Amino acid sequence: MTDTMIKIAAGLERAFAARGFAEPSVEHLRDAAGVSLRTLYKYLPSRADMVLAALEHRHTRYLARLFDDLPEAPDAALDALIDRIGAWMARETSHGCLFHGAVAADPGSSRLREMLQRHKGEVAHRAAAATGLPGHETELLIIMEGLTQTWSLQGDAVTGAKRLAHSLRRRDG
Amino acid sequence: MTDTMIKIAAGLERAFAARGFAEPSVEHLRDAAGVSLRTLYKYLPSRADMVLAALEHRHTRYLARLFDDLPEAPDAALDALIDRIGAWMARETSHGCLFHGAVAADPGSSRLREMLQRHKGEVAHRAAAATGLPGHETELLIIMEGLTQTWSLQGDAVTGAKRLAHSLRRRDG
DNA sequence: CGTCAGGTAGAATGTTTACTCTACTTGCGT
DNA sequence: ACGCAAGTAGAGTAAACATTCTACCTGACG
Repeated sequence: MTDTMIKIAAGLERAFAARGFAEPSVEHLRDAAGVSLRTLYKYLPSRADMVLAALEHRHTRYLARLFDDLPEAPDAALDALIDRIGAWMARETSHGCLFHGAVAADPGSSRLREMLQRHKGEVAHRAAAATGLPGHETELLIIMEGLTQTWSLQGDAVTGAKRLAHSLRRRDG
Repeated sequence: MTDTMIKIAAGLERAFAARGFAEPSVEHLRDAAGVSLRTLYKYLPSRADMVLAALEHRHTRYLARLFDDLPEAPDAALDALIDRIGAWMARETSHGCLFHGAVAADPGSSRLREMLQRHKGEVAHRAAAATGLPGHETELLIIMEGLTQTWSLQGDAVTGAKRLAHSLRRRDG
């Protein structure tokens, strides 16, 4: 039951991350999910639902990967966070954020937009808490988003992001 | 000749910006371009070419909008640049960067990726030059990208970006 | 006046796609 | 042993879409 759902969501996430949101047909999504067409539609009655499920799965995976077992010391947490984003980009998506990609592919969907808002909101909130920088949510989000978008374009994006992030602690907030 | 081409490219840019890259059919693109199907295909023999042409048009428009008549004083230029990005977001695209969106919609296209690279490279280069911050291309790009992605999510993204940008000038590069 | 480049309108074609339906299988609790 | 919940395999359907083709218009120039 929930087992099958997780398997489906994980497969869909992989498929959309690898080939974008426009290209993969439902038949290809079925192969990626490792399940029959019937079952796929039983859990997710439309292609749009498949996109949502993939993003939901990625959301929890992303949060876990960034925030689980982060160092307690604020400065160390900040560095670790940025390193982890770099590692995530290297392993999972060389090209940009999947949530923004989904919204860009279908800007008309309000469900997608709500999902994006919720995802980024939670990331920003937890980043500010973990690094001891409340009141700097916006700047932190700018740096994280900037790093994500820039990673594949500039080799030294991670060190640039760290420099920016540490400047937040030198009083002027 | 070139006149028609510009009209087509402008229309296509508008269409893709408003409705994303997946949804609009070629018939809809024809309407947006204000030209017959025949003529559209004469100038741009495939839908992929239409995407490329739209991005090319946006590229020149974006550069002009950000960098034309920028103040000469570095600090004023920096503020103006960030304000202009905010204004661009307000007027042109509430949701993210069109180039990243195009790549996300079709990650397999190397032509799109080259276009993205070229676009961002030129933006970063000109930003560093105009603000008197050579050696900070990467950090500037992170801030600009971060602002672009964050603009619709956090109300105070522009002031956050300014704070980050000015921290670049306080020696530590 | 004729012609030719460059345009319009829109029908036709063939493929692709999301989604549905039919028929069959398998493991588990009682 | 039975029945049922949950799955597989894959053919069928109706619409949408990218691309091509036919036929016609228009205005500037020699």
